[in-house]
Amino acid sequence: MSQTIEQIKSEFIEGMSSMSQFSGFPKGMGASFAVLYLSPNPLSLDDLVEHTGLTKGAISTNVRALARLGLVRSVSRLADRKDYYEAETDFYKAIRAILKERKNSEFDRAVSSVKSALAELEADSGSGDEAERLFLRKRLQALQSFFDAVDSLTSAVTRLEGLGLNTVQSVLKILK
Amino acid sequence: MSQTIEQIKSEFIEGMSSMSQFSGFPKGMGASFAVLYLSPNPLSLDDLVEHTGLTKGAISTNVRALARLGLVRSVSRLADRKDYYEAETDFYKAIRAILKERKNSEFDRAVSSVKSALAELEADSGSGDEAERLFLRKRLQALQSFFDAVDSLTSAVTRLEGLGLNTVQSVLKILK
DNA sequence: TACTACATTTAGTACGTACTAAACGTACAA
DNA sequence: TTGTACGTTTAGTACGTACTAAATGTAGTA
Repeated sequence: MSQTIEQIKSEFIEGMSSMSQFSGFPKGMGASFAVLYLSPNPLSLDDLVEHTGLTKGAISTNVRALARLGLVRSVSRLADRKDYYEAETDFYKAIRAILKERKNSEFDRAVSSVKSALAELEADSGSGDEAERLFLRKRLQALQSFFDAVDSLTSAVTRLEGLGLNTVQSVLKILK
Repeated sequence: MSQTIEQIKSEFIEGMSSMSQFSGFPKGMGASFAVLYLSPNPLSLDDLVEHTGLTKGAISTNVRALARLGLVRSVSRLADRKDYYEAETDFYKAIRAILKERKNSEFDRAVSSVKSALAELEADSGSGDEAERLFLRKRLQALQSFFDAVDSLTSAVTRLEGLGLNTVQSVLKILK
């Protein structure tokens, strides 16, 4: 195997590690995905250990996380006890999965807390400073409508089956 | 000032803190922004210290970070040495600023590393396993076109001056 | 000049978390 | 049954980072 190809590979793996870390995921997750993405055939945990330099335990948890996100699929081979994994190559599919995952996250809880705050504000409309109450209402409503827009966007994306380049391109036309 | 209004405020502050943390920013950044966002008038660092419970040092760095992202503006009052700050209320504007900021980040460096990997791959086309070289090219090209789509999207957004609800809504129509 | 009221920066600390090493569980094989 | 080849879980560690407390600017004021 050529020297430069190995170089290119390991640069890519490092790049995906940084990217993963930057996005809030473990570095090892990015590295594992990168290795799988550059492999023509499914790899075992031991293969990943070899190519990433991480421990089997770390690989195990990272790959499981990737699988939960839909970025990696497990492939079982008959008459082979090992689990093999391959990378998802349809990124739009993967993005949808990640967005879906995040729906139940801390982020969404915060968003819905704004909604409930507004509801409470309307509820006991008698007490407290009336001017401040009005101001708060306005601010919270503005924030909520922003959140709603973001929410509609992401949930629209997750609902899509056939999101692909053509969809993205028509969106780009509007933004142009 | 009513008890329940104070409650609503502090719940909101806590929610924004969690949200901030989840998005990869310090909790204190979210808290500072939340306090400013709920205040009818600009606040000093000492005001923020009082309302968040953090130290002045922490507040200082957090507010500066918020200002760099365009989520907060400093307001100087004549004949007053204190700096005052107010929250940006146009979130679409803020989003654009954040996206712009991220253009020079680790994320983008990783993206461009894919591009250069492809270039290198084409360059020394003589050496190494030909089948693997072809496979790598295909995979890297697929990844790059995905990154390009994302990149066009975000840079289109940052270029927009008048991005608002109407734009978002027409995008939503397509995704529908 | 020295003083005051700020903001910023720095040294140190506490905490979360991704990792390693090793114990454990589990299923197939002899 | 024991042995073996896996994957997973756990206890401990190392590291990054957001914070506190305190020192250090810095610009107005007497």
